[in-house]
Amino acid sequence: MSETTRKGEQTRAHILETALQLFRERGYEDTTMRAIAEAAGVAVGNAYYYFRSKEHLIQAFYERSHDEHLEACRPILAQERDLRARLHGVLKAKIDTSMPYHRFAAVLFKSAADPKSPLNPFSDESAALRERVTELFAEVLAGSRTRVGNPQLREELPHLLWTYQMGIILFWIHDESPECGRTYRLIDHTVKIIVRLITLIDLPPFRPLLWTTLELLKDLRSKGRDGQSSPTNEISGSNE
Amino acid sequence: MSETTRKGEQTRAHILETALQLFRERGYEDTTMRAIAEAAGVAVGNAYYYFRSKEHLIQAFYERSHDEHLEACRPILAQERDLRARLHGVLKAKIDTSMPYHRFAAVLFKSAADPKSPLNPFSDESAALRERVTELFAEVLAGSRTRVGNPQLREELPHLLWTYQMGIILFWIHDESPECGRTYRLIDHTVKIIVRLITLIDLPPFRPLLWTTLELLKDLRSKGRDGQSSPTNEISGSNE
DNA sequence: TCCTCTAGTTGAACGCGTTCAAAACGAGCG
DNA sequence: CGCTCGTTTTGAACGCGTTCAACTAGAGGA
Repeated sequence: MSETTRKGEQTRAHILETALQLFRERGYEDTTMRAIAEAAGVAVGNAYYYFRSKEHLIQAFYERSHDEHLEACRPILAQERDLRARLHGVLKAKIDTSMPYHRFAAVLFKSAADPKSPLNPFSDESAALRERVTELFAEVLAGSRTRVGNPQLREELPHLLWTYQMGIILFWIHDESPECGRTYRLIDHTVKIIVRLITLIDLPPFRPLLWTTLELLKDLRSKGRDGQSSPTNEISGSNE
Repeated sequence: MSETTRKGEQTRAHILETALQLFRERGYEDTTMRAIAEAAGVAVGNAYYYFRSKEHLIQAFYERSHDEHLEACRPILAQERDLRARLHGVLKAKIDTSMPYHRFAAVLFKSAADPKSPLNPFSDESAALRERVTELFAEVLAGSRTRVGNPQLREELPHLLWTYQMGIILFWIHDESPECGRTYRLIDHTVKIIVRLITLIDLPPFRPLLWTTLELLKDLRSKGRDGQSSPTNEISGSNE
């Protein structure tokens, strides 16, 4: 099995390599499965033996992209102790490393919004990768000198930062400004706000807000069926 | 021209009607253009004479959906003066009226994230509708007794609320909880926060934050090429 | 009445992603 | 060497969205 598997792994890697190169060169839509197969020197059916669909090739790209991101983050995470600098460095690195794929990253998020797609970040197939990315943000927090007091918030923050990064990427995909300057400025600004929020939110005046918000998040993220059969009509001509 | 045009408009409407019905019944992906054409009693090519692509049928749906939303909002907007109740009513109405299309709404946002798609909310083809939706939120604000002091913020708020609604819809698409209870709870909670923010943000302690944020928004939304060649590295080991 | 010209309509044909029955390969065994 | 059985590979075929050259309908002018 070991020898056989090795051969298979080789073919698989070769097809993926060829596909990503073609994606970078011509974009996703203009790269056909036939072209990938031909360039890789295999039959179309063979590509489907290793990748369930054209979209699954992107899923593979997604994982490699995260690895590159981790690599690029390493120096900042090792040296820097300031939370703002850490978070900023990590997000900047994300955009920097993604830049060569700006053209074809579109598709990446196209299917990402489709609940039925395997690329959808909430799908089971993406769960493993999502976990890894969340871990990165956990490390951003853990390695900083800023301590998050509230344990519930501490637990929730990595997930929230993951969501934040998704938002930044979504913006970046639509960003046509020179060298995506707008995206970088958005990062500059929002990182400041977020770090300020993290340090302020646990202070007494904001406690009730934080508490109810954490409750909501807990409810929203519990995949298990319902949370509570809450009223949605309680609001109407309230504080008259 | 008038008579001829009438005939055309009739066919167009009939095709759209047929398509939307099939979408509701079988979902988007499982409804083929051939099936639409057959059900409408025309040739496939004829459908393409009126709608440039299958996706453009969704764009048409999008517009109709907004009309229904406006209709559903009317009573609340006419009677209610409390901002929180108005905003809550409008968002609840959006989900309520969209509910029959929950299954197929997925596709709606699938292509929405693709910059090249006509469905992308930032595309020129969507500009008219985006404008109309933004106007709705302008009315939500204008008709409430809450006055937004800062004129820049007042101008920006409808756009921000539009973005907010997009976020809610995105969540709703992925929401599989019974009767989408999670989405309604999310609305309940976030509306409260947003209204509180609107009233607090213009107070002295938050002024600098508001000002820089408004500057950023102005920059981000100016479609004209660049805004400023800002540094993105100013952050690093800052407040040591 | 017939001609003309535009709006409307047709359906075969194209290239795409994807499927699948069948073939080829290759390690282990007698 | 020949046989077996699971892994790997093949490519014709399917159904889809989309295109386009050709056709029809019908209003208006001569």
